[in-house]
Amino acid sequence: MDNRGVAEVFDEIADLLDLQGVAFKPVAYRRAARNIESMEDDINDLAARNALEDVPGIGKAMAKKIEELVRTGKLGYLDELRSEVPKGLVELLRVPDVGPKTAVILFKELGITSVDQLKEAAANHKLRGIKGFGEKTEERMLQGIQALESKGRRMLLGQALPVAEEYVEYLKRVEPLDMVSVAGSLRRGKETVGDIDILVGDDGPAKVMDAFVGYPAVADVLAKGPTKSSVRLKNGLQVDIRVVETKSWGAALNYFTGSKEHNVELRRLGVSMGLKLNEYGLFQRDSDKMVAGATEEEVYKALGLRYIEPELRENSGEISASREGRLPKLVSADDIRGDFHVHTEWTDGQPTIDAVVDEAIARGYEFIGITDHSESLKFVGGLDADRLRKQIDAVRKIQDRVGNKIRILAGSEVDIRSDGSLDFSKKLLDELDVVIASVHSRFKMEKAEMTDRVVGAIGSGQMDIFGHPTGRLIGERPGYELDLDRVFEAAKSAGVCMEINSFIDRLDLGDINCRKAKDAGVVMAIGTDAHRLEQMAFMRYGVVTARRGWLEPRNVLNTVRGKDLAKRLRGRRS
DNA sequence: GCCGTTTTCGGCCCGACTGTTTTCAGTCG
Repeated sequence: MDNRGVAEVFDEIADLLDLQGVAFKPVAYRRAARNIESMEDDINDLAARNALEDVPGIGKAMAKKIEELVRTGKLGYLDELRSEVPKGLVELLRVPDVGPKTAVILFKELGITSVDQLKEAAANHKLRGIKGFGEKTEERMLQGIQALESKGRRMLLGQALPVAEEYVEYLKRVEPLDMVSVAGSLRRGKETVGDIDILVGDDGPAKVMDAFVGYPAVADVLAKGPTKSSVRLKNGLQVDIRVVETKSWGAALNYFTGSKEHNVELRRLGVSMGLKLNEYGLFQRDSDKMVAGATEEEVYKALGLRYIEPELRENSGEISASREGRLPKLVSADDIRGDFHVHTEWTDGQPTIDAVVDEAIARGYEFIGITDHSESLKFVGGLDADRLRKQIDAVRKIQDRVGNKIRILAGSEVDIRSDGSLDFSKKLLDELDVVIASVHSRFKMEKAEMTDRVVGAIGSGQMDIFGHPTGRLIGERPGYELDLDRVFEAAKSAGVCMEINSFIDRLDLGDINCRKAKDAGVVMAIGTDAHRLEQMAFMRYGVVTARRGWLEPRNVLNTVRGKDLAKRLRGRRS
């Protein structure tokens, strides 16, 4: 059983305990689940090393349960709990506005044990007979079930962020606001988000709420108060807004950026210092005197911490790193001098090479990689050796046209064949300025075989960058089976980079694997994989992913000056 | 069930909104 599996078991235990009305234990199990899910170590290794209790939130009792889980794949305690709670009540908790108390009442009063039964009971007005339930409650539950059925999944960062930014622009246009920012998981740059959070800091009369619920894309108003409102957009996305006074801006931005786990740790830290942290500020616990709150920086400082960038706020070691002055100096958009991975009309891209180069110049880049597909990828018109030679010539001509305004890298996204060989001859590959090699076929190979295939390609000395290393598509398909530790080791010794493919449904490597690669001494190369000009803007998602992976400029090849690139690329293959 | 700048026992993060209440419990983030 993997980390995810253990976390799921603990989450179910927490739900079952909640339904039994047990206090505190559910929180403990959920906390442990989050830590297990997000930590880098494999739970099986920890169990084998007897090191489970080193994980925060795991003590003797949980360690024992985990040992049983990894040894047998089952847990007696879970089976016991399941037998004590009517089957189906856990499922009911997934309905918004149905918590443990409500679920138990629904069962006791009406024998409801499934979402379908709840839907039917609410539709037939059976709920209003229960004490404390009324017409509105029936409506809300029906709405909640509908949202559950239609929404289902989270939205990609690259889809939600533009929606959020447009919303913010609208608010600024309609109401003069002192401060406004996107918050929540969107500000942290998580690869998918469940909702959009917007924070407003304003000392004037709170007219912004009317503007907020009056946005044309709003389908439903879920809640509306003077300081807090929620809507659901026509595309199904929920948007929450909070309004605070400007003196509380920093505390509120911190609070609503999360993550929840990060915030809980900060508040615990505050408690230990005799302070109370909430969305209005940091206060002395006894006197209620405000200690900080106007900016995030002063809140962290008053807690004895250095400022922690939003992308790091996952309670995965950033708080202790901050206290000890070990935070990374994260790579930023300003450090990026070019894009390694763009497709053109020569294969399945839309723009001409000229258009890509002009766009790159407009973006202030010092280099741009032209990397179309190779021969094996026939269904997208992959280039054969002849056409690639022609494309190299075309690139050199355009280089003459633009002079020293930008360095154009003639390149290829070349296929890694099943046997680990590359799609072009060594001689041809040596003519290229940059070679990205990727897996596009036979995804279902055994892990060892796939790893041999990739490690073989990396060791060939003919590639610079391993493209979209895991092959996953977010929400669509998991990656192929691959031993990344072995891949990183091979990449380090061969001087090959891992790509951070910035296409919005890839983000591959993802944040956690970026951090692992960095720790393994591997350099990352960000590429947008753009097939249209506007997709070159996906660079921001690659940078955010790098930041979430704790990467510094020196861990990212895109920060190297255009004129120094040749050494870093060709030098690697010599 | 976990944990210790208040602690090996006794706490455990904090506040807004809603609905159906006549003072608040439940849910959510």
